[in-house]
Amino acid sequence: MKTRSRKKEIIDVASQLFKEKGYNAVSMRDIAQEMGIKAASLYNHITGKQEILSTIILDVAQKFTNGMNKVMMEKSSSILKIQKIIELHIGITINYSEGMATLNNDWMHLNDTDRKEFIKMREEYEESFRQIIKQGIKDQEIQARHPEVILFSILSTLRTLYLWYQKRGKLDANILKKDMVEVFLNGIVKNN
Amino acid sequence: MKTRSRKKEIIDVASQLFKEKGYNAVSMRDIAQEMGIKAASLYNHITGKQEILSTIILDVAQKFTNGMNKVMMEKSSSILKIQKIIELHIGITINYSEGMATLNNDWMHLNDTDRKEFIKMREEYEESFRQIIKQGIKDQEIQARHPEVILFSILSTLRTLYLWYQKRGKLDANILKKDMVEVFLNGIVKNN
DNA sequence: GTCTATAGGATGATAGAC
DNA sequence: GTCTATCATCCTATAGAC
Repeated sequence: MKTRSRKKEIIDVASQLFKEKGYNAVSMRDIAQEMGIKAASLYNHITGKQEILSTIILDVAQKFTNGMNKVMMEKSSSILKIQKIIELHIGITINYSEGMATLNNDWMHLNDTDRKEFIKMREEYEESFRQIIKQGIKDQEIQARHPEVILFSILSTLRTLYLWYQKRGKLDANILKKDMVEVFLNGIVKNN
Repeated sequence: MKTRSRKKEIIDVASQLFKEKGYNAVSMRDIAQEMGIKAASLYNHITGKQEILSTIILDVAQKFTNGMNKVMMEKSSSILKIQKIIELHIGITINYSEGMATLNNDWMHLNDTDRKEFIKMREEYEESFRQIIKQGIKDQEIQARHPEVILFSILSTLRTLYLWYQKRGKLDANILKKDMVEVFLNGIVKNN
């Protein structure tokens, strides 16, 4: 296996610590100690703590943007698109759960420029999702309820999947996807 | 109107700031400044920053425990109990959204004793919810899917309601409850 | 690429005057 | 109950030796 670059190693170690304690509760000394070096040495590979945060969050945000763009270009039903989005979230959560945690909890600590960029990406993502739901209602695939409630219910679950996945981790991703799709599409009530 | 005690005022101001920036990004000086006094003066009313955090989180956690205990004692169907839980979350979110944010994001910064107490309360709360779902499946009110997926889907949405409520705030609580109950109970698909 | 040393500032908290 | 003054500690980041 090729050895990771030192910079990537910093990002990985920091992601793990940020997930556990949050950005502000983790010091450069903590990150360095976990790597077995001194804090000053970190600055040979990165410009500062802010760069670590930006890299973690914007990388994950970009994966969501790319995934959503792909879904939007498909010519499938709204229901199928929503299934693809659920799949997208499960995939990213499995592979980047630390980044997901940091994105959710510490985006407000990004510097001005990166925070604005992040918020823009998030808003566009949500707007795409909203359009899919509205189209589904229009096409009579989705029940005519307040689109915001549908959007929020699904998105809040998907966003915090990382909390759940680490606990019940070994559940197969395909089973998780299947059950979650069914809960959201068909609800939980029997005999309806 | 009766003037709030100085201590309660500190808790309220801190809640708001913790919600916006997180526990570790808010200094005693920030809290004091918001109140128009000096940081040193805070210590006449509280023992320290940790006490503020514990008070905020354990107060909200207690409300959830009390509410869940009430639901558990009812002799109603599982579906009706779940509706009551959704109602409980919406009520607490509306009245204590700052505390909900801090409970969600900063519980890991509680001191050892209070953190253990919080985790215990949370686990008992989740276990009660799990029992309701399992009973519902047994009674054939709820579809026989993995109870953990149902539990997590509903709970993750309810836990982050505060994020949504502040944005779309003016939506009436009763409409929100009605729509959310329908999304979870019957899903979003039309003609199923 | 890592180290030691240190600058420069913020932090939680205390002592004691008023 | 609030203030000023201050302590001891921690923080991010830099300079310069090796």
